[in-house]
Amino acid sequence: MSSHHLFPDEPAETRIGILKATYGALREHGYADLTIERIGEHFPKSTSLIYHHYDGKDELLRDFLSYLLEDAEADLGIEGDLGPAERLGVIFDRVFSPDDDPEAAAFRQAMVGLRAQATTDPAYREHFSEHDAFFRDRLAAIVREGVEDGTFRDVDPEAVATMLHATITGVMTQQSTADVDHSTLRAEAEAYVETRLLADGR
Amino acid sequence: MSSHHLFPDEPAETRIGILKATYGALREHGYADLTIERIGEHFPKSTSLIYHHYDGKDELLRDFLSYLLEDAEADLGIEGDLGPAERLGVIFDRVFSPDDDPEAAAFRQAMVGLRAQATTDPAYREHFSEHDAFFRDRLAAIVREGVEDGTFRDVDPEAVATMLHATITGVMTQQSTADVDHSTLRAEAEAYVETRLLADGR
DNA sequence: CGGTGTTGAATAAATATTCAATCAATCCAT
DNA sequence: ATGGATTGATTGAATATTTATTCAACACCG
Repeated sequence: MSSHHLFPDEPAETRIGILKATYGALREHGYADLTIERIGEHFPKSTSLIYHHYDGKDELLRDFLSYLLEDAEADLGIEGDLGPAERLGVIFDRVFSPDDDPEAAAFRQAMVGLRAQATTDPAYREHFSEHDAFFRDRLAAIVREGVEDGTFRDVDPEAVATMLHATITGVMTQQSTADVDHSTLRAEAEAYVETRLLADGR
Repeated sequence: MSSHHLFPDEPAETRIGILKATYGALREHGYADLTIERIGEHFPKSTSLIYHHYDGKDELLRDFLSYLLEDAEADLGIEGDLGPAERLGVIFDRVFSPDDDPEAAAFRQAMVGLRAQATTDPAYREHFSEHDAFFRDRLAAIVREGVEDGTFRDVDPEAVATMLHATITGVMTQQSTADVDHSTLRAEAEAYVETRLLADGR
């Protein structure tokens, strides 16, 4: 029976609210100190309401991970119609964005915290393996395009993409866990592309 | 019970035992699910004994972090008297070591788990900032040597070292949190050194 | 009414920490 | 040397605290 939606407060709306609260609590306390109560503190309604929308903490966290990864993936592949090198540049700009962008900092922190879980939780590892493959494929497609149109050297797109992604992961990790000069990083990433990929540099 | 006339049972010995147990529990459960009881399960003596040697969980974990980072740093800078490129190769070999080396896997996992804490805990961030600086300086020294003796191009050693370190961090992270082909990574790291650093290509 | 969203208080379970008691080795006074 | 006091290590059980989860009751809207 199609029971119809009321407007009191869109059920989906509330679920999103809980996810946002999870994001906020994660940002403030980190994954290891993430508790339902702390999530509740970032949630305008009652803490116990969470259990009306989720079976428990585990399910909520699993949903949050999907939500975050989907969001991250949605932001990919919208670099416009630039050349391969420029498209990599756009991705770098987004990933190596300044520390003072709180949005980006929160995102990085969430990714780092959740990813660490993947060391012991097979479900998390599965999620991140998929996400990494997705990201890597995007990068590989760009590199392949560059190789095909002659902008790039004749490298193995998969290998370069794997490396690029590892580096991106490392930069994000460093940015959210240590004090590092990211402007240096951005410039070096550019230099990597120039020397390793661009054919005209030689 | 071969009780020689040693002191009760080497206090330092016991402390090391607790740290090793922490290592084991961390490997099995990850940082977020690390509890004193689980550490106790990896410790031959009573769980409550931990409180005789440490003020509490926090102090133990802080000590563990120092212990791990010191250990990591001790392993650095022993590449023998090779050329700069080869010394980087040795470091890569150690860092990108195969998944089937359980020692290395455990170490990476501990690092990833503890590092994630640095997103919210200032003391952890401080530790990792120091550690990263240490590692980066080693790398920079190698690169500088290469630049000075003409093996490498005239790059900025600090910038390259920062980038290298970010990449190393990323590779370690990926290896312990997702399924990735590490032989590809190792080869690409070598290619990076060749194209970005080695001068002989010109 | 009947169902869904919402709440605060209650309960259950996990976790950290303390403690009194025991043991074994060392020290010290005879 | 010998034995009793002293000290630190060790234990299991008890307690305190935190955290997850449940539940009965209420509000609202169809």
